[in-house]
Amino acid sequence: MLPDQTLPREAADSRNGADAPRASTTRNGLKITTDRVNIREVAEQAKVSVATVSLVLNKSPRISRATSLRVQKTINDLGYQPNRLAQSLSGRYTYSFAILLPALRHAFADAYFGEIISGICDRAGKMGYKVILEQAKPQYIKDRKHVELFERRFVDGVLCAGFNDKHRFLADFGECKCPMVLVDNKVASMDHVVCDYRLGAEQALNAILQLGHRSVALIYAAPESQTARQVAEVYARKLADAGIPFDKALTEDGCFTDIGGAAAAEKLMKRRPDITAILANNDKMALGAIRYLQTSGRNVPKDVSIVGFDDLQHSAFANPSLTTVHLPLYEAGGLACERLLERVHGKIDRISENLPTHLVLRESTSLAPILSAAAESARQREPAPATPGSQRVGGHDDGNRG
Amino acid sequence: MLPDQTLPREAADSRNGADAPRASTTRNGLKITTDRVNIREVAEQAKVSVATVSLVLNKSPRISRATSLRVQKTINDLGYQPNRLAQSLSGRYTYSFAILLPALRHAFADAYFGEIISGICDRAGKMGYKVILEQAKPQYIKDRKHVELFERRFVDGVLCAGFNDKHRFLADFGECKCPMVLVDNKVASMDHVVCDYRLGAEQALNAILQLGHRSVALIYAAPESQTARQVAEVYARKLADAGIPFDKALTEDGCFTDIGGAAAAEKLMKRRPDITAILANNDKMALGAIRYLQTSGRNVPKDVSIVGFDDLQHSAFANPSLTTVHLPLYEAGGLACERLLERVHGKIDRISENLPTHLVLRESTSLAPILSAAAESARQREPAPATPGSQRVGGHDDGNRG
DNA sequence: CTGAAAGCGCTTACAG
DNA sequence: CTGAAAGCGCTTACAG
Repeated sequence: MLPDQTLPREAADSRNGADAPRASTTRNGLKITTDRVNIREVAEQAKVSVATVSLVLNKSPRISRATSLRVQKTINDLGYQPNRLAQSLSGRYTYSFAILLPALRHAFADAYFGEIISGICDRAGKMGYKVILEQAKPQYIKDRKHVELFERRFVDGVLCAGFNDKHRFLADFGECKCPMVLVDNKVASMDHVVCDYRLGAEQALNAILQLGHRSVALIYAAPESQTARQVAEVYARKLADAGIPFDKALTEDGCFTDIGGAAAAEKLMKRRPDITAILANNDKMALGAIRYLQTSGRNVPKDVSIVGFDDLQHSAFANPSLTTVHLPLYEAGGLACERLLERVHGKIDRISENLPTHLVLRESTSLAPILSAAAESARQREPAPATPGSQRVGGHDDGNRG
Repeated sequence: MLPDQTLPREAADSRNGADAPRASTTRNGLKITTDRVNIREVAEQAKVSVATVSLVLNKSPRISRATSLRVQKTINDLGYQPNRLAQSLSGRYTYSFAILLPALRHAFADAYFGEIISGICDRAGKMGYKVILEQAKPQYIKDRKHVELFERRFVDGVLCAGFNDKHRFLADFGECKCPMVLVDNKVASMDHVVCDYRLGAEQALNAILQLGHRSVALIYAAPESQTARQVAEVYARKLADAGIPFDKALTEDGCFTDIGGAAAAEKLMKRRPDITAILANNDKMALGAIRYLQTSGRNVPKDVSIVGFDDLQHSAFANPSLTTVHLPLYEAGGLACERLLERVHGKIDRISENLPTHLVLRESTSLAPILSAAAESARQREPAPATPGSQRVGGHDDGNRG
C-alpha cells in the first residue's frame, strides 16, 4: 500500500518536443507520460468517465466511496494536477483576488500596505486563493484595467487599500456588480473592513490628556479620507470635553509622509512654540515630526510628546521608540479576504466590519513638561532598556465589531 | 466617426439572470448583449471567421489592413475583451509571474522585499504581465505548491527573493525546467540578478577607513547567503590591505533583523569597547545597532560610526540618518522581470546580472573619535538640517553589469 | 451512482 | 489573405 502523501512523480525526460505525439511508457507498473497528465488519462486508467473524475476532484457526494477511492488512487499514482485554466474557463470561479493600491511610488515597499498585503496573502493562501498585485495609475484607470480584471476573468474580487472619496473610479466596481472591498478605508456605502479610528483617537487623546498636556496639536492628512476625518473629529471633541477650545492653528496637513510630517511639525512649532504634544494620523508623519523636533534642538518626549497611528514594525525601533495606536492591519486584510469570498459566493451581500485598536505606550510620550519638572525631584532615574519595552493600553479584544 | 479611444460600453441593466438565454437588443445601431461579448459574436458582426478575429487580436501580419481595421472597429464597438483564461488554455503563455518569498512573518511588510516587489510589479505591468504573491512556508514546499505553480498553469515563471544555499527546494525548478530567477541572491549556478555586494562592501569600507577608523566591526548574517559571504570576504581583505589583521571577535551574526542587530552590537561592544565603526549587512541590523548604542549611552556617530546596506526609505529618516550602501533593489526586480520574460520566450537561456551600488553618506558616520577630537578645535559648528541631506559617493552608473 | 455530450472561449495548423 | 475544424482540459446539465 502506498503512503498517504504520495508525491506527484515528475517525468524528468522530455526527449519529445512539445508538439510530438504523447508518448506513454510503463515504469514501476505505472503509466507515465512525458507530457502533463490530463483528466482523460486519469479516466482511462481508472476505467471511469471523465465526468466521474471531475466529480471526484470536486468532492461531489454523488460519487460512491469505492469509486472515489479508486479514482483518487489513480490521481495520486499519475501525479495528476488539474489545469486550473481549464477549471476556471469551465467553472464559475478564477480562485484569484487582486489587491489594488494607489499610484504611489514604490507603493509595495510601504510598511502600512505591507501589513495589509501580508494579512490578505496569508488568508487567501489558506482559502485556496491566489493574489495578484495591481496599482491604480492614471493610465491604468483610463484604460479601465480595473474593470478588465473582472471582464477578462483575472479575478473573482478586488481588495482596495489606500483610497478615499476622491478616487471616483471605485464606483465602477459597483456599477459592474464586481465584488470589491475597501481595506482600512470607507468610501460612500461601499463594502469595507476598517480599523476603528475613532476608538484609536480616543485612546491616544486619553493618554495625552492624562499626561497633563493642554497644548495638543494634530498632524492630519487627506481630509478626503473618512477615517482621517474621524480622527480630526475625535481630536476636537476630546479637547473640548477637557475644556480646551479647538484651535485651527494647532492642526496641519502632513500628507501621510515622513517629509510631510517633519514639515507640518515645523510649521506647528513655529506658530505655537508652546505645543507639548502632537498626535499624528500615521506613524510615518509621527516619525517625521520626531526627526524635525530633534534636529531643531528639542527633546522628545521631554519637550514634546508624540503619538502616531499604525504601529509599524520599525516604529518600535525608532529613537525614541514611538507611542502609537496599534491598528490591526494584518487582521483587517485577512478578514476582508474572508468576507470577500463569502460575498463572491453570494453568502452575504454587504461587508461592513470595524476592528478595535489599542494604544501602545513607548518612549515618545511623557508627562507634560510642567508636571514633569514637579515630579523630577521626587523621582529616581532608571536606565533605559536596550530593547524598548511596550505597554499595551486600552485593548478592546472582546470584539466590538460593527 | 467615433473617437480613437472608444471606451467599452457596459450593458448596465441585467434584468436577465446569469443563466437566462443570451438576449441581444439593438441600441444606437449597435448590437449589445447583456452577457459578456465573445469572439464568435465579434466574428459574426464583422462578417469574418473566428480565426480572423483571433489573428487580428494577435496582430498577425497575415491579415490585410482593411480586414484588420474593420474587425478592430467591431471590437471597439462591442467593447470586446478576450477572455484570458481561454487565451492561455489554447495558447502557450499564462502572462503571469509569481514572486516567491521566504516564510518570514509578515514578509510583505518588509521594506527590503517591498522595493524588489515594486520593481517587479511596475515592469511586469508594462510587459502585460500579472504578478501573483507566494510564500515558501514549510507545508507549501512539502505540498510542492511551488512546482504546482507551473504544473497547474498559474505562471510562466517565478521570481525568488530572500533565499540562500539552505533552501534546497530551489533546485526543483531546474529539474522541472521551470523558468526561475533569483533576485538579489545567488545560489549555485541558478539564474540571478544581484546587486554587487562586493562593490558595496568596498565603498563602505573605503569610507570607514578614510575616516580614520581602525577598530571596525562587522554585523553579518546568514553565512548560507553568497552575497553575505562576499561582504565578509571584502571586509577581511580591505582591513588586511590597511594593515589590520582579521579578528573574529569583531564579527557577530545579526540575523538580518533589528533585534538581532541590537543584540550583535551589544555583544561586540562588551567584547571590544574600543570599536569605533560597525558595518552591518543590512539597514535593519544597522538601525538596531544604533538603537543599542544610544540606549547604552553612546553617541552615534561621535563614539561609533554605523554603515548599513540597502538604503531603505525610512533609513533616511532615522536619527541619526543612516549612512548606507544603496542597493538598486527596485531596478534589480525590474531587470529580473524583463530577463525572465526573455528566458520564457527562449531568447536567452541564462540570466546573470550584477548591478552596481553606491554609498549614501548621511549622519551615522564621522571621523574616528581620536581624529575628531583633534579636528574639533579647528572647526566651526553648523546646525543640522531638518531634512537630512544625503551625499552620494562612488556611483558607478555607467553600467558595469556582468 | 455513472456516462455521453455539449460547452466554456480561445489558438493554431491545415486548406484553399 | 481567409475560413472550417480540431483541440486546449476542464464542468455541468441531462439521461439512464
